[in-house]
Amino acid sequence: MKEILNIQKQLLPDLIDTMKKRYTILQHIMVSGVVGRRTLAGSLNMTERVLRGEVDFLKAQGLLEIESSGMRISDSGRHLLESMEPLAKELFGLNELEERIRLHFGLKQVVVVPGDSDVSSHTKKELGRAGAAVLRKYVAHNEVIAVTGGSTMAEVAYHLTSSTSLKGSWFVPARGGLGESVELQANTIASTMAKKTGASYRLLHVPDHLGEEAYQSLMQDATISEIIDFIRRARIVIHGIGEAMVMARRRKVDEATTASLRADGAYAEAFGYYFDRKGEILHKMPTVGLRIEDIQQMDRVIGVAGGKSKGEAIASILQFGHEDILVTDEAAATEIVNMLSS
Amino acid sequence: MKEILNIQKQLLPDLIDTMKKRYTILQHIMVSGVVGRRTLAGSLNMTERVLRGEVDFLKAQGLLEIESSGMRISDSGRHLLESMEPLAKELFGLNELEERIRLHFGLKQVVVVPGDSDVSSHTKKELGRAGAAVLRKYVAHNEVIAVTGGSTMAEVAYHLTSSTSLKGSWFVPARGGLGESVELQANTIASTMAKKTGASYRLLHVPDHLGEEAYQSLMQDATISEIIDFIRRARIVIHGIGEAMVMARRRKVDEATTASLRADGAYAEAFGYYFDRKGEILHKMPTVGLRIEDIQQMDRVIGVAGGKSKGEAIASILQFGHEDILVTDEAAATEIVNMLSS
DNA sequence: ATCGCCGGGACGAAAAAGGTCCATATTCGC
DNA sequence: GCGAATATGGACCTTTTTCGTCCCGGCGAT
Repeated sequence: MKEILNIQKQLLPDLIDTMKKRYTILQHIMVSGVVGRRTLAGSLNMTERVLRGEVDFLKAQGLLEIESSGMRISDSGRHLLESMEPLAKELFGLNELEERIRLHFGLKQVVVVPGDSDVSSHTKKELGRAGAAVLRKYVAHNEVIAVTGGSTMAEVAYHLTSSTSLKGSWFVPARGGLGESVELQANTIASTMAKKTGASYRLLHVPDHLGEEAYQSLMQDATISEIIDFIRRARIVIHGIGEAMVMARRRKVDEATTASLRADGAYAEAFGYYFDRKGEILHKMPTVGLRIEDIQQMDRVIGVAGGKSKGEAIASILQFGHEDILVTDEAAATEIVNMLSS
Repeated sequence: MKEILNIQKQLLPDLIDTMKKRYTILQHIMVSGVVGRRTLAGSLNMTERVLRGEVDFLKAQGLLEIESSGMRISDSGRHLLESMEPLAKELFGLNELEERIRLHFGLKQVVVVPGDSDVSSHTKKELGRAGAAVLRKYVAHNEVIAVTGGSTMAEVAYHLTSSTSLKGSWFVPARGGLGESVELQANTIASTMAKKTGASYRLLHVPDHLGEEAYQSLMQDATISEIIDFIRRARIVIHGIGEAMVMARRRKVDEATTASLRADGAYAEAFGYYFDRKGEILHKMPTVGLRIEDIQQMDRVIGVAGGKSKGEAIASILQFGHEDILVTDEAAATEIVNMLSS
């Protein structure tokens, strides 16, 4: 069954939505007994008109009966609801995950794709696709879009396609070099995204492993500070989320810092900051670009990450409290929800 | 799987169509390798614009890739097609039945609902619903609609609903009393249909079991002949189909006639006429109303019947050659198709 | 008798879908 | 190397559908 649903979700995503909508309506009518159009519209958060359309349809299908006193479910309708129960559970499963996470952390939107990115590369691709779709949805015209590095963001970049809504945009790295390998660096991702969408990009070339004073002088440089100002004009950022220790290792963070991170209980990493399980910042990578206060003042912070192993890290970033949209997968979402209830 | 599809069909009837359409497109692209929009539109019998909409959608879903040299299926697309194979078989099964019957008998439309009316009352209801939908589709405004009796037609009547397209219509019995029980008589059905839809009706009260001369004098009667003229104004008729012997028994046809019917190899009955397997008329019930030449000149003759046992009877009526639309069920359709190939 | 809620009709605004044509890029055959 | 053929993507207009909004008459409870 899940199989069929996944197929259909790919082949007709919006029909699944209307299926859910109609199921919800029918169920509401069943539990309400006899109910009027306006009342029902109110309790379902729909306008009267669209509900009316749906009701007309359900009536034509013989799933409900309409009398002058209101509408009532028919026998076929009741029968349909019964036989649909397992299907509905499946249908709303992910939705429920999304809603629980969204409400708990007060997010604008949560998108959960089925599967586990740790296990299946297909899920990771799905995650990228969903991330790309979300970005396309929330971006305004001719905006500056800050992006971070990482394999997930690379996947997002891969799934972006040329579209008018992104044509005039500027992709920029959220922060400078963070010790990633070239193909996963924010610079690379930003330029890939720009090329994929037909947008423009500007890069921030900051060498890794510089001393403190070298950084200070870099910051003084006119072209560097100009691009940093440009980056800070971004009102939207899309970023990956990593497990703190994994990231520290991958980025070859020095022994002492790694030990301190471990001691302090670092859970997560995002845009070069390390967070503990409560979402408090423990450490900041030595580079330039968006500061934490810039992130906090963003309109739309989009986090994209999945895989069961990243569940805790994602939860930690959500605790930080400045995310607006989360794109994740079923495994991570389940993990997060489990943490909430325990 | 079939279960799920049937559920979904109730909640979104065009889901199947859309799914089939997109599947077909994707499959065509796969077998074509790289193909252009116009070429594809041609071979799929779609307008370019509609195909373009679908292709844009499939691209957004990441199921195909578009290059300036044409479109090609993506890995996800290929994977989707593979995993859809059993589903597609299911999807197109009924359609194939419909098409084969439609083409063989040169009909306007064939509708096959899943199941077997002999076995499942739910299928019979489905048949009624489908019949009602077909009637609503083909009826013009303010028309005279001739109907026959029978349990299937009763089911159709039950599933008709009030709709503007039927408001001004007149329902009339195709022929007078045919010896059915009251609730299955054409008169009853016609009035039920009218009441259900908010249309009008006129009835033809002809007593059963009258002698020949009594009929002749009835025909002379002004009110009777007036209503018969009214009935003959019908350009659309919807009727059931019965097995000859079953109908003869139910209508208590006299011994001699029954024997003669059996001797002549009567297979089917419809609107009071009995047909042999080649669709030749063997016998005519003694009543008034539509004559066979009226039927032959109809614009839209809609036959509704299902159940494995009726397969042969339906085929016989189709041989008669004056049906335009057939509504049946899977069991009967399979039976008919088997007869064709043997 | 009145009030509140019911379904349903009507109508215009807005959005989506569809038909048609054209500009530009790429490929293939010569 | 070059032109013909075919590709996509953009643009524009018409048609159709959807949606918001308001109103009417009916019915039942108060």
